Formats: sequence, C-alpha cells, structure tokens
Amino acid sequence: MSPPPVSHGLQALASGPFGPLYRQAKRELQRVVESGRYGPGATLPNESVIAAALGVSIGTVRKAVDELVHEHVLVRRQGKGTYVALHNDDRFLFQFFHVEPRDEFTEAQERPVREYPQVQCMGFVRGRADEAEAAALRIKPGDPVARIANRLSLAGRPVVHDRLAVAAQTFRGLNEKRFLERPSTIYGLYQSDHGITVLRARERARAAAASPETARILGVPVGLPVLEVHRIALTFGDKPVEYRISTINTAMHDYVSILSKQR
Amino acid sequence: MSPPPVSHGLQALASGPFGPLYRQAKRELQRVVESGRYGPGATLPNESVIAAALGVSIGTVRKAVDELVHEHVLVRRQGKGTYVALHNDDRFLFQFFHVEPRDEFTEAQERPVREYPQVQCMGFVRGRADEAEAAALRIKPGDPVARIANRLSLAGRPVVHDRLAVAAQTFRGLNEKRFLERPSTIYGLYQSDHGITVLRARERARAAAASPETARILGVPVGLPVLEVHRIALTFGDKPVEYRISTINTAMHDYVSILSKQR
DNA sequence: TTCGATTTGTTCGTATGTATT
DNA sequence: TAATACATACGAACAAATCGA
Repeated sequence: MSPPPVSHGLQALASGPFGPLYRQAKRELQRVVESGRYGPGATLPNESVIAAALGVSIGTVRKAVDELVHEHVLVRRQGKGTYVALHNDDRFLFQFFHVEPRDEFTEAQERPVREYPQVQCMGFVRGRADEAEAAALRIKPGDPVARIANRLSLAGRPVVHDRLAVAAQTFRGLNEKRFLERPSTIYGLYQSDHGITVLRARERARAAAASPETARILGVPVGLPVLEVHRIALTFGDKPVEYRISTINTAMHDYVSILSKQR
Repeated sequence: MSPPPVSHGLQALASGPFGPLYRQAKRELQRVVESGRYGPGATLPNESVIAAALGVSIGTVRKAVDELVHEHVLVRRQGKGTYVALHNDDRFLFQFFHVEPRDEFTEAQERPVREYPQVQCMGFVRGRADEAEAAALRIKPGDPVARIANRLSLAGRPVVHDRLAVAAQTFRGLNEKRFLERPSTIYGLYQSDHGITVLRARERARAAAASPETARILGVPVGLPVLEVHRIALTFGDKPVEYRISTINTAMHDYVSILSKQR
C-alpha cells in the first residue's frame, strides 16, 4: 500500500531544538495559511488529520490552534471545523474603526454605540512613494503606490477624512472600479481580492489644525482642532501593507480605545 | 482523622449547570484574589493544591490560570510558583501610558521609544462629585471625591496635564503626603495602599483648543490644538475607580496605540 | 423528527522536561 | 544534588454542536 497523497500541504515537524512542539506546529499552520494553500474562509483539515500529518498529539495541535485563534488567524466552530479567519464579518468591522458619537453620558457607558460609517471615495490616483510612505510601507522612495482618499460619514454627517497609500506591487490589479464596487470593507477587499489579511495596526494620534482641504471635505472651519491618526496596517510577520492618515472632526465624536486585557 | 484546615481560602466547586469547570475554577480564583485573601505579589498555592481544593484535575486549573494570566490578574514563574500580579513593575509601567516622542521616522519604527514621565503634582483637593465624575465613577453627585492635578514631563519638557478624580470612600486614607511620597506609579499606589488593582481602562480621545489653565501648565499658547483623553480606569468586574482627563501637547509627541492581537 | 456521523469542546490522568532553590 | 513547581506532551473518554440521511 502506498501512503495517501498529502492533500493538506502540511509537513511533518522536524526533530531538533526548535522550541516546544506546539510552537513548531503553530508555525507550520501559519506557514500553510500564509502560503495561500488555504485561503480566507477555507476549512482546515480536522484536528486528528493535522495531528497525524504533523506527527504530534491532538492536544498539541489544539494548543497551536488556540494561539492562532487568539491572534485572529483562525476561527473554530464546534461541530463544524476550523477555518481561516474571514475579516469581513461583523466581528472585525470595528477592529480598526474606533470613532463613536459623543454625548453627555457616553463616557460612563459600558457598551460602545457602534455605527458603521458610510464611505465616499474622494480620489483614487497612482503615484510614486514619498519618503514617509516608503518608510511606512518599507519600500523604496519612488516605488509605485496607489493613493485613495475617502470621506467617512456617520448618521449622514462627514466625520473622517481618510488618505491611504498602498504599494502597487503588493496590490496588483487594484483599480478604482474594483475599489468602488467592493462588497464589504476595505480590509475585506484586501483579503478577498489580494489575499492580504490585515491582522493588526499601529496607530499614532495627535491634535492638529484643520487644513484647507480637510476643512472643505469635512465642512469645518480651517484651523479647527482636529484629531489626526496615522496608521500602519500590518499583516503576517508584521509586514506593513497600508499607510493611512485619518483626520477626524471630534466636535461630536471621539476616538475610542480600550487598554489592556480582553476576551 | 479530621480534614486539614482550609488555609488557602478556596472552596470546592458546586455541581450544576454553571458552565465549564475551568470557568468556575477561574471565577473561584478570581474571587479569592478580589477578597484580598491573597494580596498583590502573594504566592498562590501550587497547582496540585488548588486542583485538590477545587475538586478538579490539574489540567483544568491550568486552563483557568491561563486565562487569568492573559488578563494580567496572575503571573506564573516556572519553577517558582503562581503569583497575584504586581502592577508596579516595568511590564505594567506602560500599560496605561501611551505618550511617545515623535520624529520624522518614528512612525515606521517597530519598537516604541519608552521613557517614563516625571510627574509633578499641581494640586490635591477634596470636593464633591459633579455630574460627570459621578456618572464615570458610578457614585452619587455630591459624594466626596479627591481631585489631583499633575504635570507630566518627558525629557524635562512638560507634555501632559492630568486631572484625575477618585471616590474618597474607595480611597480612604489617601492624602497629599502619601500621594507625593509614593515609591512607584499612581496605579502602584492604588494597589499597595488601597488594595485596588487597575486592570484596564476605557479611553476616549478628541482634539481641543488649549484652555488658559492647560496653556499655562504646559507652556503653550492658549487655543493651540491639543489632545484631550478621557479615561475611566477599571478594576475587577469593570468597576470604575478613577476618572482622569489628560491634555496632551502633541507638538512633539504622539498618543500611541496598537490595535488587536499580540502576545 | 429522529438518528447517526463528524468535529470541536471539556475533563481527566499520567509521564516527562525544565527552571528554581 | 534533591525537592518543588510550572511547562510540555500524550492519550482517552465523553459532552455539545452541526448537518444530513
């Protein structure tokens, strides 16, 4: 009898001093996911199959999968299976959108009032990376980039002016039409059309005076204090994939964050 | 033979439909920690003892402890034991302090440049809670509070103007002398002197124009765009224990946050 | 509707490795 | 070196969710 073909793409773990088995298993799982062998939403082999393929016990596989679930790379559903996480469902809609309306009593509230913004594209152009974009995206100055400007509205009022830049090489085939016709969020588009999963982001916020352009787009006076958030979105291996500057009119809204802990 | 005295304070888990055993175990551990039976830094009984006391297997205890470790309630050290987390060591210094210097290239940097601020007390007064403080701290308007103002400096330059309010009833014995002579951070003082562990915080940031008072304290022009962060610090059970408004001069510094995931 | 097959979730027990004192 | 405590790994059994026959 010949061994069954390896349809799962998993490789048995090598022996040696590479740390705990469950971390090796985690790396191997991450490797096959990053390889695209299992795209977003795909079902992984069940745990026994993975365990057999890697040559470890099922408990070791579970521990590896546990960590990847916490990192939002995988999703488990009891009775169904383990999936590569899709980042276009409700659970992730607000992972990177933190603007909420403010009123007298919102501060003391436990639960945020979540409303997803209406996004209006204000420009889609191609260009060459400037110094800041190159540093943020870890590409060379002058490399081709796509720049997209958006206006985000909550309850019909413009609140955020977004300007983002991505490396054209990473987002081959991205064009204004596809961008405008995306069925879900921008990060959902990155995943479904370009196989790029945004896992986390670094953000730096500061106060600024509204520029003439931002003032026009948000309908506020030039010089009004606004919140400027610089974001670098990261995928596997903390590779930067998007550089975004969001200018927020905080007259009636806040930038909300929760520090530490979770679950 | 009579059973040994319960010196650990743990109670056996009741049977019934109270969810998974490891969550019951987690709640029981959390209960004894909150009760003060084990203060900050105290060593918990070893895992076998806990398992026997709760009437579950050691693996179940480990799973419960795992979650409490992730939530920064407990700390494990291989070969030594399991401890109630101390929130005054380096690891927690920056859990709630997110202001960093900015330069041309900081955005693309992986690692933050962490400098702990020099804190200068600008006022310590007692008073009665106003509406906002009462709502934030979940006390009644008019209840006694302590209000403390601080100026935080980085590299010798004033950067943050902090105003915080706490319920006097929760922080009995807090006075200006003890506050000024605290050996570590403010949250370290809350823990060591008042048994209150700040586990997490909700923050809302917005842009504002510098008030005359803030302008004076930070040495900036009145009306300069500054970042205003409203924080409610929470302890066990998401109970609010401190309400703080931080006004940040973001001319040379940013408010930094990392979204989603890690470990 | 019921049943059975599949898959993950929980719990137990045991053995061994590694760090600390 | 020995004792202690947490860390890792394995395997087994049953529970709970899901889905289709």
